[in-house]
Amino acid sequence: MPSATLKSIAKATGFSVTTVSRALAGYGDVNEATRRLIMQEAQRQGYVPNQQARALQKQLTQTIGLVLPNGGPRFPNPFFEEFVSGIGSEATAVGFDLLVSTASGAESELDVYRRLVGGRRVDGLVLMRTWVRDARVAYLATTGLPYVVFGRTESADDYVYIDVDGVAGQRALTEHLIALGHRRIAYITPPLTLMFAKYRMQGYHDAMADAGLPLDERLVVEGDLTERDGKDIARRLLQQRDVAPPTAIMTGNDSMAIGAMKAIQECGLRVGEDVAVGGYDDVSSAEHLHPGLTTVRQPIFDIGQRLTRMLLELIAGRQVSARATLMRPELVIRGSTVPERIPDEERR
Amino acid sequence: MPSATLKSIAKATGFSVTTVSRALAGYGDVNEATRRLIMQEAQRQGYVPNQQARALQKQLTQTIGLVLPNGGPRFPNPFFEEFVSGIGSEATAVGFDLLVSTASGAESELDVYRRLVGGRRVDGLVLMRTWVRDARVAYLATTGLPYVVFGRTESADDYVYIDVDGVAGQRALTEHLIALGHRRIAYITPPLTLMFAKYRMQGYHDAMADAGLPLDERLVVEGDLTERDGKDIARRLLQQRDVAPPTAIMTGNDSMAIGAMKAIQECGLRVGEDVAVGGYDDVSSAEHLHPGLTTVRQPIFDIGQRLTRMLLELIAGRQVSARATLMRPELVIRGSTVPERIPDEERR
DNA sequence: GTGAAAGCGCTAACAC
DNA sequence: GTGTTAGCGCTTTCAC
Repeated sequence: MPSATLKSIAKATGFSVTTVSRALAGYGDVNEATRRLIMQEAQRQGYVPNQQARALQKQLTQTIGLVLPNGGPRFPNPFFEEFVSGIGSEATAVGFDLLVSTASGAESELDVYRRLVGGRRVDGLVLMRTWVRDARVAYLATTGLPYVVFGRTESADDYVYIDVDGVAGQRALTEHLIALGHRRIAYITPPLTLMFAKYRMQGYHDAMADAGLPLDERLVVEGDLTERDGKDIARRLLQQRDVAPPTAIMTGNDSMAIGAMKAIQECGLRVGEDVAVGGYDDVSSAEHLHPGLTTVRQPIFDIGQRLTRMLLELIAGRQVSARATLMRPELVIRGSTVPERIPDEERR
Repeated sequence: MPSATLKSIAKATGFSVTTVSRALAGYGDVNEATRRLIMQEAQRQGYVPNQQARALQKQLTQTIGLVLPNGGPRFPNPFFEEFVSGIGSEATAVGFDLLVSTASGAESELDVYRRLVGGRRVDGLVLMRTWVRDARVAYLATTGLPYVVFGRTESADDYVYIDVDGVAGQRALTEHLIALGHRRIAYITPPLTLMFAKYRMQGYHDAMADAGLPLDERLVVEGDLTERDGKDIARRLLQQRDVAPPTAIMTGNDSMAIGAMKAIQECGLRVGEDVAVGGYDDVSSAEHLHPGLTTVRQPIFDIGQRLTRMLLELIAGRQVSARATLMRPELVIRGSTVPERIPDEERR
């Protein structure tokens, strides 16, 4: 069945393509009877406007883009999923679709951005997981295409972003551990080329300095955000002979924290009692671990929504007043740092 | 900066738009010197083909679509995420992008399909979570647009699908429980309008019948796939006075199983020892629960990939030989059905 | 080898 | 109110 077009409706009703277009678009200068007739015929033929043609003509795609990062360590799944849901829910609410892409094969991630922007595939972009020096931001700044960013960079480009205060988050977690009496606090950090890793490192340093505690560089190790790496590194930290082992281990995300918990248990130690563990993100499984994982919560879904709302404003040509938003993370305390002494208390 | 087009390159090189197009497309009938010149100029201008225009002309969008189901109970997150990753990785490997959409506002889910198909936004679609009678399948069958389906329906339409054998999966889990000596096995089923729920119910029935066990209808309850519902229903099952409580509870997915485990613990009972629990899906947190959750694993990511590969075949106009694929699920046994008697054995 | 012309389906001047 | 014309950027006959 050849699909309905303005032309097919025009032919069926005897009006011109232009009139049909205007009637369907709801312009006021169309005779009411004509409009009804055209509407009816459109309905009858099951007319749906060809989005490709419309996009070409109006230079607007009604689509926002998201490129999944694949450089560096793999993005933790739960994180990504919440973010996409947040973006999608907000975008589709106003009739925008979400185009998800990834670099593949010979194509670099930046190539994907060039393809989406140059190919006019999207009206705007959402960036996630920023690098200290981020080529994507630098590139987009030159294109004029609207974009919003989750995270910050060290560049001076003036873009709209939302970030969660990593300094405050890591600091709160570290202070929590210090208050519990910990002195030797290890930190498995994500690669420091990632902007958020730098901020969190800062928070760690600040808290230690404020408490007058020395920083033992041997307790700071870089991990790749995977559970496996968290486990390997934690084991090494606990088993090294020449250095006093840490009594607490913080990690750059919850996946690594899960790995660390496993390593601790395999060393015959008890999580929370012998060695405390603190994660980051508060993924959904964090509370179901045993013991529950103390971690820093980031409202990912919410951020996705808010960023998208801002992006849609930019696309509409309006100004966004709050160009820079720094959100407070929330420390979530569970058994991995504070053992539940009376587990029966929970039962009710 | 006005962006590069065939026209701008034509003007700069003195050739016609046609020749530029052919040179860039790699046709053989272009003079080698001309081609080099044009390529160079394209490079210099940073030319990227306008995807909208190309799509309009070729009637091909290089995009596949996925509509997130929002009718019925919410889809469990980890599931969705893995599936999207599988599709995305395969699609982008051949230069296709993934368009993700959702129904919103007054628009029904079917409207979204009509919009994507009629508006020529995608070259093909991936359907997930089928209903016993699925309007989407019925609709797509009339459009001629390529599509592939995760799951089956009761319609006679001849579509390409992959499904995981739910009868076998639920049967294996049930038999596992029976072998452990359980006789009163409760089942919290997803709504039976979902096709997979029907199959799994069948597997449960089959296993019970084969073992000569009676089926107590009071132990079969419909849940909405949320953790909350799993918890509420499990509690009711355990606390009912007039009926002997179940010694084992199976649920339609892992989220409900987690809820059931909580209910059991709150009733002062031990999961795995007093009451066994079996889930479905094997989401990432299943193994980190305490005790670990016995469940049925489905290779979601893999299925997403395979479906996408098939869809791309269909889009390319080729036939797909394996139109119907039924995969075997894998029973994953953990502490929620078989308590670890010597927990120290794990430490090494 | 290269170019002119037509058209994908739509919208937007500009006439009448 | 309605129709004519032009054009978004690209590909594709069909001439020469």
